[in-house]
Amino acid sequence: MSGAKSKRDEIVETAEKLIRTAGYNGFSTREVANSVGIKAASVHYHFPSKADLVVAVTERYSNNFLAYLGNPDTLTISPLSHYISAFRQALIVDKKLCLCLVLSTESGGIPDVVNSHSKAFFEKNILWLCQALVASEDISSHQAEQKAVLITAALEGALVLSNSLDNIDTFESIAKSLLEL
Amino acid sequence: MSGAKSKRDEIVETAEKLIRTAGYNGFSTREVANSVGIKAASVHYHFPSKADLVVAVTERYSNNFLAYLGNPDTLTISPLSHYISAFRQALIVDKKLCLCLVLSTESGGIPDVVNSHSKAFFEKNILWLCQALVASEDISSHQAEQKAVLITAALEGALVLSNSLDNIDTFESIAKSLLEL
DNA sequence: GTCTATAATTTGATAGAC
DNA sequence: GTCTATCAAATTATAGAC
Repeated sequence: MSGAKSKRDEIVETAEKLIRTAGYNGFSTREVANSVGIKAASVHYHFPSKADLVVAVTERYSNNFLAYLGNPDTLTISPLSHYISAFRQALIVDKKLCLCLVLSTESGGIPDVVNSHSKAFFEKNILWLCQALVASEDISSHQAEQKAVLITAALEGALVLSNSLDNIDTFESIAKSLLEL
Repeated sequence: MSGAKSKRDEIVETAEKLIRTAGYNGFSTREVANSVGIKAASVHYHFPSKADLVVAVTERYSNNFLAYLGNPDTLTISPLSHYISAFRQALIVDKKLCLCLVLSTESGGIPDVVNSHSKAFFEKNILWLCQALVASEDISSHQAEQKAVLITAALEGALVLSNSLDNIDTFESIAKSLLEL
């Protein structure tokens, strides 16, 4: 039942780690190949171009992230706590930044098709939080939208600052501020 | 009186634009050279290595940003409004992201010396806002620190979201939220 | 599906003339 | 300070054997 991890999956997983560490133009198909124990040409069998690979990485990342968030209408805990924990996991468990944060900061140097996927990721995130806020608070949809955008920006920024300052407390301080809003 | 713009200055200025568009690994010394009308070898006369060039870019960017902010103790307008306007300028006038935001998201793929400069930029920003808040509000230094970190994260994140969603309203919505805190 | 081999290009960097 | 010339390495990608 396709329980095992295919080579294709390994390629995507490895590429994600590399991109989240050094960016789109900071990794090569050869690095991915070495890391999963095949040759660079074999990576191109699975993904004709580098852009194809990164699109697959982005789709997988986005699907996993949204799956973690779950259904915004049937949450049992505070939406904000849950949303924060998704970002905390990226920073503390993965020890990496958000994939789409990394990709979107070098948008001028990567294929448009990849940028479209980053944009879609942010839209889905904001929509999720918006829905979750409306479902759990007495709040207008306009207020929810404004709040969702603020929180998403603050958490993406929290990853940047916490990573650059090399201090997890920075992230937690921002998370605390958001919970006190 | 060194009023004219030297070739060296042109190189640094051009490199800044390119990095803020495509990242450290998304630009080349040749591109810079073509843009300022010299050959790649001449860029290496001014800056032996690419890292040397980017360090110069970072120092200039940081100095300009801090100079724009001015003295946090003698502000005549609201520190937050002023701080926000510095980020707004990056997004709307320059039509670019923050240099150190871009560099720090690909930190695993660039020289350590560059990462140190990004870190210093964030530290200086937070310190400035912290000082300005303490000088203008009845607030403890611990509260000011927490607020400064939140605001900086939110504004860096606002640049990312506004750029990716291709919508300046996103930035303005976040700015409004911060002013209403 | 993975390999070897290789093409075509780009890149960071250096040597040395002017 | 800028140039020409050049290098070594890396990169994306393809053709074709196994």
